[in-house]
Amino acid sequence: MAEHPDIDILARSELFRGVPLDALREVQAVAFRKRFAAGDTVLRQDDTAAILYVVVVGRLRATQTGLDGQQIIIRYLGPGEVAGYTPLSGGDVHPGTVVAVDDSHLIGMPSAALREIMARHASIAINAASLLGARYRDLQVRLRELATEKVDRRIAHTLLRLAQQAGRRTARGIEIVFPLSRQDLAEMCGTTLHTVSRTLSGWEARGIVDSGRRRVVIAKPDALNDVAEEGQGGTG
Amino acid sequence: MAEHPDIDILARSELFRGVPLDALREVQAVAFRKRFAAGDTVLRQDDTAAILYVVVVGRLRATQTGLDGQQIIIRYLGPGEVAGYTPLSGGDVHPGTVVAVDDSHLIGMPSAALREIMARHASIAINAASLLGARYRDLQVRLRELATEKVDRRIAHTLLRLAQQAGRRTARGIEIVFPLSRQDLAEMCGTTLHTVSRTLSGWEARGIVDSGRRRVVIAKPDALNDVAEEGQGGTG
DNA sequence: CGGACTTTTGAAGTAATTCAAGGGGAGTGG
DNA sequence: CCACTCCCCTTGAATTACTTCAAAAGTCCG
Repeated sequence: MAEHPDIDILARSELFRGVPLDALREVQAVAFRKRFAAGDTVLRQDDTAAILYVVVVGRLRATQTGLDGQQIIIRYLGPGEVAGYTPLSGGDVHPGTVVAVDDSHLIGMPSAALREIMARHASIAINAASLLGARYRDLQVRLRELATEKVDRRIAHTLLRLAQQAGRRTARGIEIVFPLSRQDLAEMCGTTLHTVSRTLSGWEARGIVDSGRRRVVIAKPDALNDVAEEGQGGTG
Repeated sequence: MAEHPDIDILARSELFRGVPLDALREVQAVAFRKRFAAGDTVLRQDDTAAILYVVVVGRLRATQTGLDGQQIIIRYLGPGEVAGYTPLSGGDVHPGTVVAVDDSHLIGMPSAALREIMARHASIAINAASLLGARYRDLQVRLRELATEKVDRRIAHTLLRLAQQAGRRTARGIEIVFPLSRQDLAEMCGTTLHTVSRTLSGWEARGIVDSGRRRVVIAKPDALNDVAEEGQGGTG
């Protein structure tokens, strides 16, 4: 009589939280596990969105690339989150690419089957709307920041968001738990790795952050918050 | 036996398209009409999201303002679109402000009632996910443009999008059907009204656009497209 | 210990902002 | 109908934040 262990995991994910058990069983019946190593591509921009994934463990990066090859990072995805949301919103091709930045375990399911189940279980569709709304709101804020703030504030905001989303308290401060290069940060803030490097160097000197090769620790979150809200003022 | 006329309008809106008639009747039963004059505020950032609106006629502008008063335009809304999507995604306060830019008729409905109906009719929730997904994809593209492209290309892309969304074919070219100032365009592109003015002046000289006080006509969409895709090259 | 990748820092260049002033249109009120 | 006023738009000049170009140093992995 024991349920499939994935049922439990799905029940805690953003897409299936609060969804009735019978619906979860239907989902589980069409779902499968898949592993990706750090660096593997999970899904590719402009490909048909045939599969939707739920992250079990690991960390993924969602990017979008323009015609001339310029890239930005849309967001990072962690456990419980959806990778490849397209089928939830009736789209047919992926608007971006998703790559694993750490070894990851995902639960996959065919788009068509999911949509069919969703049509019979409003709670899944409501969760989908909820998750997409949250991402939309998030991008609204980032768009405003990008349009109106100077780089150092944008970098500060970005780090604070990452800390909230994927930060681990340590003796040295809040550590971003996945590898994050200067280039990555630049692609999240709409700047260059050079500017990010210079900015972090400045904060390093003031003891606000403590960063190394693809690692960032926020030593003084409050000071970083000051930068985010008032520009580089308030050195103290 | 004749249905309420709003049923028909709702049935053609992005949120209620394809929704069964009994669900539409439930929606109509809690809905009401409301008019706004150009300049009126429909809903305010940080207010509780008590009402969701569907646009019947007119045009609205959705903006977001930061702590230091800096503002960007998230999007314009026209007939059939949702204003105040927050209740669809389980949020409680509006992430932005919506203002009428032309005299507008809206259909309003209480958030709580809508959510209750949505929980029983998956097709509404699916439409909600679909609409939010579309907006999210749109912002992803704009974020990338803002992060990676120079101003003239961004302005070109913005005008082309507006033309597609709210353009009317005329003898002089494609006219944006609602009042749109240099400042508005600047707030959509992440630049200043000065830069927009200079850029439009340049295009005016090349016969690409024909603009005046809060009016823009795209005389040569193909030429504008060239600017959007290749920078200011390809004068011809 | 070689080699690839990441980071740092300096110097030059520039796109776009900011500062500043003036001009034009539309609507209003006398 | 004309003049006044309020917006909105334009354009020049100065400034600057950031990029681009360039080179070197550090760090991890096999």
